Amino acid sequence: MKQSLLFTKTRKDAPKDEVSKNAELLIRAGFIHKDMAGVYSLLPLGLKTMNRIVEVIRKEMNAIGGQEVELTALQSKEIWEKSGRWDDKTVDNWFKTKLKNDTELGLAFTHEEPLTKLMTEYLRSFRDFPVYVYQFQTKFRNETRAKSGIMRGREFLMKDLYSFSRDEKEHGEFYEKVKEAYLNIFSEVGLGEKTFTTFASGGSFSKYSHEFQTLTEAGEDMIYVHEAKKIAINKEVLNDEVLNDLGLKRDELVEKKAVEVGNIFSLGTRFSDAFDLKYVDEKGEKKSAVMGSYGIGPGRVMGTIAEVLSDEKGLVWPASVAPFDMHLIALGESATAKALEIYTDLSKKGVEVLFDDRDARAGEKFADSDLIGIPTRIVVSDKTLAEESVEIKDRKTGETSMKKISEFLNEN
RNA sequence: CGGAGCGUGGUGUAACGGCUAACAUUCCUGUUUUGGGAACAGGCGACUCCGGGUUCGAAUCCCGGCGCUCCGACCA
Repeated sequence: MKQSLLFTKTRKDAPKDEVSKNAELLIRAGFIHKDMAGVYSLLPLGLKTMNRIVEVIRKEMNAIGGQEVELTALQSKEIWEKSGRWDDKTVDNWFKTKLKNDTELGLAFTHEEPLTKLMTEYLRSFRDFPVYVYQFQTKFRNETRAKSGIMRGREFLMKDLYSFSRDEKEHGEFYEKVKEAYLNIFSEVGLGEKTFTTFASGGSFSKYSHEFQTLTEAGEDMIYVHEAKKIAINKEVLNDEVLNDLGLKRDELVEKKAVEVGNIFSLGTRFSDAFDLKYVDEKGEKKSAVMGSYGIGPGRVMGTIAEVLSDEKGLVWPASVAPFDMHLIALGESATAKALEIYTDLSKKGVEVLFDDRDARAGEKFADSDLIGIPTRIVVSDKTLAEESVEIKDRKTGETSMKKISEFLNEN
């Protein structure tokens, strides 16, 4: 894309009502726009990045047998009463609304209920199992306090996967597969080193659930990290029993602040019982499906990347999720003409290039480029053209090299 | 939901209760410039969040609302 056509502009100052680093950088670079507290619109660069993150997650979900759907955000009161989660006393973050005829509706904050109900129409026999269903869907949560930029919003995209298994054993095996898939995802988006599988409260059907916690001061959870084993314990459940279960000693653990970028949960038969999701087994007996739910917030992942990987000059995107592969910067008129040829060539080959064809000075272009954080910067100027070359700079390491244009185009 | 702070051009800031609300930046015009947010000149842009009140006079003081941020509680 030609940068001259990009309607967003970078800014030197963030609005003063943004204190969190993620929102400050993402707003300054033109990725997001704040509409209300906890409600952000995605601008072209932000949407491209979000889509890349979604694609990484989708690939992993498909690899473990997930089938993608998209359920509705509008929910009828009846089904949530069945599971006992309609009452505001039980779930205090509902957004509720009404039809013209006064029928009450809710905006979904999760989808166990509607999906379980939906699956009762399709799952009858043990032969129909197991089934893994996931979606990328906008969730609404009426948070009493939105905070930390896009890290805790009231409207946000969520990837939620639900598993339907025949029994605990089958469920347990899939649960482990999801754990692996999640670790793949977080390492692929550049958060691997700082993300820890964390033991957290499991609810009534299993002792523990697992959170994926990324170390950052911007987080709101306190976890106890075992660096060597690459696991952690959420402060909420830290006690002697847990330490004993995991074979850890208290003094091996280090207290750290972290943000929960993912969470996986065994649900047992809580929802299948509520909605009578039963199947007939080999012996003709009726059994309740065993369920699990598995969430990742792509927006929170984006915010976490902004928090964790950025530097004093701006954002630093890993190649896997960057809005563009390359930032092509032309300095001067003749260089712009040559850069256009390079841009056209790369685009034909499917390389995603942001081409800074603006009539602006070098300093401004470099500053913008650093702020936006595309992994590779290609500079074309009279200086490089004198050697029939381009300059290649790595955003993360700052390493710079020159390469002949012909050679560069052959490689990309 | 409890506590604290803050609302002034698009953005960031300034202005003792007193002249035409100032500065920087962004944006527009022109000249000059062209490898790290250039320089000069000119210009556009604000009923000072909304509604009341006090006062000869309110951006400034008081009351109410709305909004935003932070701390805490909450986060199935």
